[in-house]
Amino acid sequence: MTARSSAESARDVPEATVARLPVYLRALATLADEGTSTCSSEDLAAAAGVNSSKLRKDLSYLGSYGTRGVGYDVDYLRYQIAREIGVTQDWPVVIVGIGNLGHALANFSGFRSRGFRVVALLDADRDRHGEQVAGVDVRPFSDLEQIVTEHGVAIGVISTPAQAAQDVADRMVASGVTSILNFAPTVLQVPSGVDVRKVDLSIELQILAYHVQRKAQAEAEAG
Amino acid sequence: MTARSSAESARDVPEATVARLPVYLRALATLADEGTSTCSSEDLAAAAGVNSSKLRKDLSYLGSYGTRGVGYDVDYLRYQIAREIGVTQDWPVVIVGIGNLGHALANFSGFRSRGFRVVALLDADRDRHGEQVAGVDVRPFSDLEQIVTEHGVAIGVISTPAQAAQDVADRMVASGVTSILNFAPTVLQVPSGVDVRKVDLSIELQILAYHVQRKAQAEAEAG
DNA sequence: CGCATTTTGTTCTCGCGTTCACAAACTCCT
DNA sequence: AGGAGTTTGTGAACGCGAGAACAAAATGCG
Ligand SMILES: NC(=O)c1ccc[n+]([C@@H]2O[C@H](COP(=O)([O-])OP(=O)(O)OC[C@H]3O[C@@H](n4cnc5c(N)ncnc54)[C@H](O)[C@@H]3O)[C@@H](O)[C@H]2O)c1
Ligand SMILES: NC(=O)c1ccc[n+]([C@@H]2O[C@H](COP(=O)([O-])OP(=O)(O)OC[C@H]3O[C@@H](n4cnc5c(N)ncnc54)[C@H](O)[C@@H]3O)[C@@H](O)[C@H]2O)c1
Repeated sequence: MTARSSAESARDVPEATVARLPVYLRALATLADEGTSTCSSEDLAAAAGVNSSKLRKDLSYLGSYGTRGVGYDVDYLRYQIAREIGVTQDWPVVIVGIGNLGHALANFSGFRSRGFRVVALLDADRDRHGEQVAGVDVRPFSDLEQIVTEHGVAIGVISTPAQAAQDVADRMVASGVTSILNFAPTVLQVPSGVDVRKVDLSIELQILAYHVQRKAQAEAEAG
Repeated sequence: MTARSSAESARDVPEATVARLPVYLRALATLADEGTSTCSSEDLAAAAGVNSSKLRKDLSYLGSYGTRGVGYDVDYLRYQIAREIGVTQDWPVVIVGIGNLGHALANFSGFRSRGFRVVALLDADRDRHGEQVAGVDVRPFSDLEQIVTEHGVAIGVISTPAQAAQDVADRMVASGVTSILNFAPTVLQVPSGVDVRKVDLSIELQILAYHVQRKAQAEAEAG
């Protein structure tokens, strides 16, 4: 009998499911915008681009929020998923490295609407300091620790060149950041307990290129 | 006895392996830059952030390019992986939607160095036409088909708003594009045979948020 | 009220991917 | 040359996730 006090939602949601919950959330938002108030697992699965069986199993990890013979209430399910993910309130986020990509990220309006709030933009380049991007000042990288503690920032975004990324990550972790989204093409070393997710454009393109090549080869051999 | 003529590299590389090959390629490039000419699976695995056992198995799908008791020749392995992925020559790429993100992508120098070449930047907004980004003209979206056929473009990048993405994808497919990298937060419907990969910042952040919340809850319950 | 219909939640099976463990192969030293 | 030490490539075990299939629950109609 371990410390499992408030068993509102069953813990241990599989990682693959966690990765799909945001997709369901987005699909539900779209349905809601279209004026749909109820949907079946088939409808939602189609909107999310997954198999309906998989969708139902995913949702079953959160609880039993549908009605048999009827389907799911869009708003209710939306809230339940948002609560499970933890985006019923806004998360403060810092972005480090305000170059080409950093500017685009700072200007990205989808942040706010999806549960995140950019509290600071940091860059090592003095020439960038004082500039405003989307209403937020670009400040020195050395302000990191102060900002993180002040706002209770848990999530940091790295959009610096690759050679700076590890150092930025180290300082983020030292300041109290526990989750990092890394756009720099580098493998970050972080202590256990810190989460890193990476987005790498080149990798995505190379994966696509592999499949294009494979299809071309298959055709050549068949032809 | 099917049409398996040139069995240079064993086909049927698992998808999970394909997704890691670009990471190995990048790690090898870093090692080469540092002057390393030979490395063990342990070294390379550390640089790529994976288990050495997994690395060896991944490489074994491509062939037997190492030497027991010695390790891998960095340049040789690099070439073999590049060949398997198909990035020994450059792939022409078009980017559609030259807003905040599109500009950042167009300015991204990593494209060229990793096997890709931006042959066109397209946007529906007349005000953007004629602008040059990283030496490439922004042209009307209607030029898509001509450009795709002219350059033999197989890979397209979508960085338009979500509501335009499906239309852009449809036109890309109609023009002959077979692989799409989608930055718009939408599920694209494409015919079978067309590959879509998506990059969604909000989803990545929400996954991170889930884990932050989970850690916080675990601490609260334990404390 | 009972029955047909719809749709969820769950069980079961299968396949893929990860990891361990070890034999095979190579080098180096004596 | 032979043996000790390394390191690769792979066979086998295991665990997780995907998908099919079905029982349970709700609705609506006669
Ligand atoms: N631009 C893209 O579309 C794109 C795509 C994929 C990946 N990336 C990657 O994202 C990263 C950023 O790309 P970019 O095009 O914006 O580059 P950039 O050179 O335009 O911007 C990098 C910014 O980081 C700042 N910086 C450098 N070192 C720093 C440090 N130690 N601390 C804080 N700030 C620092 C620089 O002053 C600069 O403003 C790169 O690693 C790049 O490979 C970019
Ligand atoms: N900016 C970011 O960091 C970021 C991050 C994640 C996702 N995204 C997504 O990427 C997409 C682009 O974001 P953005 O900030 O660059 O938006 P943006 O509005 O700055 O740019 C969109 C561009 O697409 C063009 N466009 C619109 N409809 C078109 C059509 N039918 N054909 C061709 N071009 C068309 C517009 O003229 C505009 O130039 C959005 O879907 C956004 O949600 C952006």
